[in-house]
Amino acid sequence: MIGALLRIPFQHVTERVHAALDSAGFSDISPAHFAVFQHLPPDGARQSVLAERAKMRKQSMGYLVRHLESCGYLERVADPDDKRAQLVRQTARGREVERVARRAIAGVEHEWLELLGPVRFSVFRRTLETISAHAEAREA
Amino acid sequence: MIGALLRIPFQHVTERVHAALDSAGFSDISPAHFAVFQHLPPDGARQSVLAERAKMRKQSMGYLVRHLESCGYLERVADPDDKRAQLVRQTARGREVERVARRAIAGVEHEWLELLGPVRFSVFRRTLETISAHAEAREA
DNA sequence: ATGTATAGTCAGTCTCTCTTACCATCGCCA
DNA sequence: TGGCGATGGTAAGAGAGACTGACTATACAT
Repeated sequence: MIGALLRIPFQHVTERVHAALDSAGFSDISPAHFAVFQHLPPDGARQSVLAERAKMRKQSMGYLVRHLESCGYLERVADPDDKRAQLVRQTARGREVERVARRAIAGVEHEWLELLGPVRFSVFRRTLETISAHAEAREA
Repeated sequence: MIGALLRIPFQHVTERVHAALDSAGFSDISPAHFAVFQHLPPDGARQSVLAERAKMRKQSMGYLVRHLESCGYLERVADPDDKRAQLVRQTARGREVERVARRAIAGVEHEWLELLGPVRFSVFRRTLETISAHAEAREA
């Protein structure tokens, strides 16, 4: 079953990152918040754009951003181009979160590289890119 | 980011199956219920075993099973070996759900086969199996 | 100038998972 | 064989995280 075969590694990565954040002291961040960091460019973005990229309602994204802001990971600044809008940006603490998450992901990837060997690993990664692009294109 | 690369295809499969069930008239089944069908052998299983396999509490599995039972997809029969226990089994309607789900999955797999070609597809599948096994072993 | 679209919030609901507490039964072993 | 810890399942309640609908303020096009 291809569904479970995709789910197991995905959940594994999620849990590894979550555990790494937890041991680094960022215990107020849950997997749901990954959607925010994942779609947030370094120079910030509007909440509605984040919501669209994460395929959720702006209210739901607002709920996640509000939490991360209250914990000091994000800040909202007024958008100079549009008085209705705000830009969501990482704080220094938020960038630290990203560093820890990246390190955890790199750890998993390193394990898989050892497991598969470099050729099979890079083929796997490129295949995932192909399939992801196909899946995203099909929905649009 | 390997996390998103795994998430996108996984969610795609999930949504395709969900949509297929919905158009086949099984609109009272949500992705959360997939965990039940996924771990339910043809001859049935105990709720606690299902919960363990799905990595959730027995109360949560009970919540899902109760819903599927009330919709006529599952039935509970007394376990002859243990008066505390019940066996959860599919009804005819439940087996019909499985058929529809399998067909939807086969459709996605067929698309990916066309996209990748047979060799790359089967390498991809085997790599997923390797990684899944590794991830599951690491947790245990 | 006016109407429509967009950014964001507020309030309420629903689903799904968790925890704690409990009952009934099982199986072991002193 | 009688008690006792382990196990199968339920009950009740809490909380996270998603949704919808209604609202305000601003932007933009006609």
